[in-house]
Order: sequence, then structure tokens, then C-alpha cells
Amino acid sequence: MRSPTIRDVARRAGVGVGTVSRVLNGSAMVREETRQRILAVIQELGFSPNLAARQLSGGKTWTIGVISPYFTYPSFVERLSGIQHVLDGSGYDLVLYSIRTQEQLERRLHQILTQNRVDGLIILTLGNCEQELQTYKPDLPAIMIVEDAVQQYPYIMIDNREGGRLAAEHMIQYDHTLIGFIGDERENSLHLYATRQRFEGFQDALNEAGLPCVDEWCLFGTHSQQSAYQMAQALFQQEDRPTAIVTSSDTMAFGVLAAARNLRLRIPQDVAIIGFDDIPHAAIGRLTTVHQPLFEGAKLGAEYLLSWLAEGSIPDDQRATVLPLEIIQRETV
Amino acid sequence: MRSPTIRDVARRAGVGVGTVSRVLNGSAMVREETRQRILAVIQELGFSPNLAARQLSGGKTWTIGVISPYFTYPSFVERLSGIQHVLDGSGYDLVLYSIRTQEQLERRLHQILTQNRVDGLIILTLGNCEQELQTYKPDLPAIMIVEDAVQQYPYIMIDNREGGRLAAEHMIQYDHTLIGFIGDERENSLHLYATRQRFEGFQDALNEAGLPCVDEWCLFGTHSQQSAYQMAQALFQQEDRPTAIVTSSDTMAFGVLAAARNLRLRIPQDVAIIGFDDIPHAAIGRLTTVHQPLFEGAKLGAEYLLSWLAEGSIPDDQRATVLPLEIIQRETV
DNA sequence: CTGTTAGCGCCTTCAG
DNA sequence: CTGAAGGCGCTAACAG
Repeated sequence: MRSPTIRDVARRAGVGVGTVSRVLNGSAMVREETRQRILAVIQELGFSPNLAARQLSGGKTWTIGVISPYFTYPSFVERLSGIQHVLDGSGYDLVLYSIRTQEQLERRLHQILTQNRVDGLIILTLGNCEQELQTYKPDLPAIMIVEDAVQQYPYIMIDNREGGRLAAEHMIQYDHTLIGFIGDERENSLHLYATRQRFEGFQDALNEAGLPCVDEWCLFGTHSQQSAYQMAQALFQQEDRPTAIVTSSDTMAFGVLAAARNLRLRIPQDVAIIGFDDIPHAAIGRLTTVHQPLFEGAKLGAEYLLSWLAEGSIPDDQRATVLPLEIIQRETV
Repeated sequence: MRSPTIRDVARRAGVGVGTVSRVLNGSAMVREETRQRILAVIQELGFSPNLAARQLSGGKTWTIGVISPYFTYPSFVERLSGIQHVLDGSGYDLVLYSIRTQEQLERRLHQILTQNRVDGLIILTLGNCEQELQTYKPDLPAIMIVEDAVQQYPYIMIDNREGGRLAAEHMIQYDHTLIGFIGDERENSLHLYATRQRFEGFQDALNEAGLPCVDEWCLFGTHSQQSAYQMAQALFQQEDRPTAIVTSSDTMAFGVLAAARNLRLRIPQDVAIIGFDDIPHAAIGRLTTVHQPLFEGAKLGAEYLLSWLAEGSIPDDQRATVLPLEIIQRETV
């Protein structure tokens, strides 16, 4: 059962395909009467224009690509959700590309670009692909939601170093002097280094307060509660242990929290813990954390992209956005 | 900077477009020498075939649609991840449709189908759209990962009623006689009723054990920790309270857990709690729960779909899959 | 205002 | 084995 085509509609309405196309695209002037007649036929036949044909002739794909590593992590899900929120009803579909390695990133990107697969791209945290974009399709609208400023594309970011500093300062403000750090790997195949930056900010704060940064208390593992749990477990069992832990993410923080609870440490009396991100779960877990606008930032990115697509250009004031950070004091500090 | 087309490749290789097309599709016989020459040019030009053109002429979109309500819930993210896992590298892209209401579902579906947007569909939990599919595109390959058996399409499900029963029986086995139930709404606009079924299984178990099912202990709210937290909070403060709570999902269970902790109830001595789903977070939260193969089930669905697409038909033994359930005893019962 | 026509880039016969 | 030609469904430019 073939779907009806624009020609079927035209014939049935007794007009030419051009006219149908016009009402479809709302563009030109069509006599109201004709327009109504065509609309009726469209309705009757349950017609909607074939996307591929539309793409091929119009040059527009009506799809936005989202490239993301680790899209199952709560922080990425939040961002995805923000993007989906604005795409929904915009006429654009969302194609999700999940990436795990640098090589995969390049391959995918090459493919997407040369295939003319999308009208625009939202790239989550992968700042290291400008080269690829520039060589294959330099003027494809793309927004980067990244960990660090980028050269050629509009970006949306937070100041990770500042965030690490904020977290440490918060602990210091609560009179902690023995402060550790637990995070995920500082180096990895995708050149993600939010953790490194947050850790640097952490060190800055300690230095400025004249506090020592104890190497044995700064632990790095993989991005998972399990990993944080194990590191914290070991750390807490030492004679000499910190009274406060700054973490690189809420996920890690929950692992630390679990370890502390398991050892019957009271929180925050025996050990204070602060997270980073403020994922939805943080609120109910009563986790004190550094809030970053995950959903909002992604939403903003999607809005910028859509207006870029609509206007054909992006205003300068949307090229570099640094979102505010905020400490959310709950019950773990 | 226009991407190179098949014609560019043909010209540069000194052959006709037909030949290029042949090597692109691996299909026909091309002299090895010619083939190598063409491959080299393709490489050199960084050419890859335009998707839209390919779709239009070939009738294949090389994209799979995934339709999901609430895709940010951990259980859906897990399934998405399972799907992405098999699609990755298969040549198919994943378009994500997030749906919130029945009306939206119908509108989207209509669009997707008449637009010829996808080669196949994986529909998460939304069993109530067979009609739509049948009328607009009865032979589009579609797999349903659902809450209850479906008529016209291959489906993958678990026995929710059985799951509810298992959970209750687990409590009974641990000598509980005062058992409550906390879940999300039993009726909703998308006709999702896993909770209702789980609750029925719960009732079955109580009945069979000769235990009363106390109405005041069976509470239903929205699908969120907050909601569960509030209901549990109220419940636990009553004189007369259950010693065990069966929940409709891990998410709800964590809300209940939080409420219990907040009231200094010991777990599982004062109150035992069992979840449902076994989302990743359950393991680290040490939550006892009913495990369902979220990732695996979705992975299976995607595999079935791809082979359907490849073979042109789906074997009978893949049309009705009921996945096993399993109690994971951890520390909350 | 509206019908007609020429592509968009690729795949698929159909001759050679 | 390989080049040429038609058509997929739609948009856009051009006549009327």
C-alpha cells in the first residue's frame, strides 16, 4: 500500500503539483479557496510529504544530529531531554549518535557530514572534533555543549575550574581542613577533562586557604558509583582520613556516600560530601552539590541551533555562553 | 563546498555511475581492477553516498525509529542503550521519538509512517498503537517491547503480574504478614498498566497466603521518588503500619527507602522494601528487587528487527517473547 | 495566482 | 562486465 504522493493530491484536487507544494510549504500566495480544497484532500488521503524526496530536492533533512558519549549517564540524559524538549514540535527529528572512542567519533562524523545526514549538530562535551567538521562541512550549523571553550563553533559551557573551587570553598567555609577529592579519570580517549579542571579548581581553593592538598586523599577511578565506592571505602578505612570529600560528579558522590554509610560514618558530622551536576537524583538523595544547568543549557543550545537554521546565521552574543554555577546546600555537608 | 557525488567519482575514475553504484552496494560483479580503482577514488574524494538520494531511489531509509514515553527514566535509558548497542555499526541510524500523550503518539506515528521516515520501528511499552500502524503501514517491520501481549506485532515482554507475585511472595517468605504496596498511577493517558498488573500479582500472592490486603497500605502516586517519598512518609507515621513494602519500580522504592531512613526506621528490621526493574542504581543502593532484563530485552528486540529487515520476514519463534524475572536479594529485605 | 518542467543523487533496468 | 537512461517524490524557477 503505497503512501499517497503529492501527485495523487494534485490530481484529486484538480490542480498542479506546484500548487500543492506551495500550500505544503505555506510559502507563496495561493487563493484561499484552492488552498482549502487542497488541505481537504491532504486530510482525506492522509498525505504527508515523503521526507527523502523533500530532502533531496530541498536540500534540507529536517533532522538534527546529537552526538554524545555515554548517553546513559544521568547528566547526558538530562541534556538529551532538554534538546528533545525544544525539538519536539519544531518539525525536526533527533538522530542520536552514541560515541565511545575518538576513532569512532571521527568515523561517524565523516559519515554524517558527507552523507548530508543532518541540518545541524549538537555535540555534547566532545570539543575535539572541530577539525573534522571544518574539513568536511565547515558551514554546517553546530553547537557545542562542552567542557572548555572551542575555537570555531558557538559553545555553551560552565567554568569547571570555578566549580571545583566553589565546592572546595564550601567545605572550607564549613571549617573543614582535611579535604579529599574523588573523581573519575583525568585522561581518557575522548579528551574529556572536566574532572581535571574541577580538580584544579579544588587545588586552587586549598592553596589559597593555605590548606595542604594531600595526594593520598585525591583518588581517581572510572565514572561509576562502584568505582567511587571502592576508592572511598579504602580511603575511609585509613587511620588518617579526610573529614570532607569533594567529588567530580553526583554519581561519584553517591558512591562515596554509600561507602561512608556502610562504615557507619555519620554524614555530615564524620564526613561531609559534595557532588557536582545536581542530577535529578541528587535532590531526593539530599546531596549537597554544585548545580549546573544541564537541562537548561542543552535547551538553550537547541534553541540557538534552531534559530541559526531559521535565520541562516547566529548572532555573536550566542557564540560563547558560560552558564552560572551554584552551590545547593542540602544535607551532606 | 558541495560534497562529491557519485558522478564526480565516476568521472574521476573514468567509468559510468552505474559501475560506481555497483561497487557501493557490493552487489553485482565488477572487474576487480575497476573496483579497486573506484574504491581508491572514493577514498581520495572522501565520498559517501547521499542518504536522501539513496532513500528516494532505493526505498530504504537506513534508519530505525524508537518510540518511547518518558525516555529519561532509567529503565527506558537502559533499553535505549540496548538498542543503540546493536544498531551501532549496523548501518542504521536511530531516530528517537519521545511521546507524552496518546494524541501525540498518534500524530507522530501518522507522520512517521506516511513520511516513510524509517525502515523499522521499536516501540517501547506503547502497545496501544497497533491500529495506527495497521492502517497507515501494515507491513512496516515493528517490534513492541511492551507490558502486555499484543495482537499484530512481534513483542517482547515480561509477566508483570508474575513479577508482583514474586515480590510479595519474597516478603511472605521472610515472614512478613503486614505488607503494603506503593506504586505509580494505575491508569494514565498512555494506557500503561504495568503497575496495575504488578499490583494484581501482589494481591494474588497475599490472597493465596491468606493474608489481608489492606487498602490503606496500598498507595498510588506519580512515577517519581518524590511521590513515593511522600506517600511512604505518611504511611510510616501511622500507628498501624506495614512491616514490608512492595513497590512498582526501583525509582519508587528509593523514595520509600529515603522516607524510611528519614524516620530512622531500620532496614530491613523495621521495614523491608523491594523494588522492581533492577536499574543500575539498584545494585549500588543495595536494593532488593525483581530483576527484569531491560538492556537484554531491548537488545533482543533490535536484533530481531535487524534480521527481519535483512531477511524480509520474522520467524514465528521471535513473535512472542516472555523474558524471565528473578528476585535479586540484596539488603533491603 | 497556478500549471509545467527541470533537476536533487542514486539505484536499477536495459542495451551493448 | 559496463555505460546510458529513466524514475523515486518533491521543490523551485518559469511561463502563462
